[in-house]
Amino acid sequence: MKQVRNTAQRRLVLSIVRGRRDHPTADQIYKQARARDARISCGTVYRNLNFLAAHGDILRLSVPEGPDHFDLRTDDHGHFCCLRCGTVVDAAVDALDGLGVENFGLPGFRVDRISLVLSGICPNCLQSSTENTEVPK
Amino acid sequence: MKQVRNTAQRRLVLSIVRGRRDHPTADQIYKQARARDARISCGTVYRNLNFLAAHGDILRLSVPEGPDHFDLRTDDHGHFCCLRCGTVVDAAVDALDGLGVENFGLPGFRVDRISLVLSGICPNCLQSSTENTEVPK
DNA sequence: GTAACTGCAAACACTTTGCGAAGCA
DNA sequence: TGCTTCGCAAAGTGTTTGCAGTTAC
Repeated sequence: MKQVRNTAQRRLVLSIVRGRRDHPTADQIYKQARARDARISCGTVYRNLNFLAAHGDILRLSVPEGPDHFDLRTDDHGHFCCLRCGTVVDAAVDALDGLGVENFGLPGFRVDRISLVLSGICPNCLQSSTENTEVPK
Repeated sequence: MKQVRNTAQRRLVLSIVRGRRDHPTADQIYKQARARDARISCGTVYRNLNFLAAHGDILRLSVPEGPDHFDLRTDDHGHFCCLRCGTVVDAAVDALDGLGVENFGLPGFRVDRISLVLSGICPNCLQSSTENTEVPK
């Protein structure tokens, strides 16, 4: 069993994710970490984000375009990702309720995670471009 | 209106995706294309995959780890992605039935696409490593 | 004391893009 | 003929990693 160390950098990264209500990217977390500790490196931020996600302390979320986002909520819930500005917000959980593993026609598979990602345009972006109603490429 | 050209390369890429029952990555499609046309380039394959996806002829699918996959099916359905070998398979559609946009508590958002991705271990990988039942990092 | 961790920078995997040439409509 | 597309190669983006030095336990 590998012993785990509680370093200042790891505590900093976790507190940043926990202190936000949105879904920051690694780069946003890195920038915020630098503001508090001018010496912390990008690699360390990624290593700690991966560590925390692997230990179930935070959630790593891939979206169709752009970098991964991180979420302090680790329970099953959906996300919406704006294809124009990249913003990620939570979507109601209850849509996932009753979706058991057995509902997917996958006998013999071990399902560990369920990820529901909606994509489209957020209200902000809809408003700032009323003329364009096309789906962006 | 931009006129569209029906080039040999575009037809080749589309026929490759349509000719497969699995969910190939861009690289797999590129390799297969090279076997039929030794001069086709990687950039052209990507450009055509993007073009075809934007025109609704195929579907581009991002999975939690690794490169995007492409799917000849463009109707709403879920996917399972094996965290060990990367294989992607279809999951039953009916789990998504009745999931209307209004079910997600996102008033004011325009939802264009719904992506449901399950991840875990496929039967093949489960069998080839009975000893290891951990979730891979 | 020692193994886990860090900072740094270089490498990595995947994808996009600028450019001049080629070829479809 | 004109404008879309191609091949090529280089650049871009996001993330991981090797190494030597540091630090928590």
